[in-house]
Amino acid sequence: MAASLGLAHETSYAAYHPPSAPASSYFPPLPPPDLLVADLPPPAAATMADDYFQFGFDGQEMVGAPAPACGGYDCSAPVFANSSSDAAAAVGNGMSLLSYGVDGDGDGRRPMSGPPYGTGGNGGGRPPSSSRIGFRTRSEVDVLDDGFKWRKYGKKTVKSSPNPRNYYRCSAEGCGVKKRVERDSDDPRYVVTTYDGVHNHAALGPGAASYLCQPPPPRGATATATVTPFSPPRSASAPAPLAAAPSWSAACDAWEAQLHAAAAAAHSSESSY
DNA sequence: CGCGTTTGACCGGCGC
DNA sequence: GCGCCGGTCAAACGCG
Repeated sequence: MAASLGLAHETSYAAYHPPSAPASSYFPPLPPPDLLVADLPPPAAATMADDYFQFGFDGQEMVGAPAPACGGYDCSAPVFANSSSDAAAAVGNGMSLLSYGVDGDGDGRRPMSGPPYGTGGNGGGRPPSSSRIGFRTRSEVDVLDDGFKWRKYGKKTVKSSPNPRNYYRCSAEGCGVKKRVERDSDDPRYVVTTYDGVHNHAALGPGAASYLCQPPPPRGATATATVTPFSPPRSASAPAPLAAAPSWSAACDAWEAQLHAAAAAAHSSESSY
């Protein structure tokens, strides 16, 4: 796909270099690290907060926040957590998070930029009946090589954005996963990708590495490989200060267990596929 | 010729 | 009930 041509894109995965983990059926895999941009322009301070976005995923929170060490741009793998405190723990263990939010009621509403779900809170719509995850990537190309083969089946200009929205379906036989890709209406440098469904097969192409939980690289390695813990907003009752969070590997295990459980639950609820 | 993309039409849900 | 809107369909088209 286009991204594999080596054009610049700064995804949230920049900090994690996956060795050889199995492909996730839930997330797109990491783009090869050599495609990642090393020289990020310094962000305007004001854009830090603006870069927050909110996406949901069937009752769980998807968390992420700009990693300051990545220039304030998306520099972390999407991370799931059941609560903001889990998110904080993840952050405390070196996972840079992009934002956190939830669309548990599936109404598609979100406070920040990005597309609504389905036919969406703004214009109606239904609660997502399948797992759905969205994330934003700073990229010059619209379609990232995520290791799966997609067939485009529609393109639509939506009212909420001046940029057209493209619709793709997984080409694998019997796989009903869809994704929507559009440029962020607030910042066209960003591509908003929303995956809908769970792949029932392995990823294919060269991009099919996994970005399941990976340890943060040594600090100070390179500009893009340095992860600085980021503190998401926490409520007063939020427990566990970051410093008290469990070790990274423990958090990683828990995270992956959570991920797999969620994927299994989502998959079983989709047995009608 | 096969496969993928394009694009206008159509459909269904939601708000008014 | 009607109109708006997002999502999908499917025929036409382009490319290798």
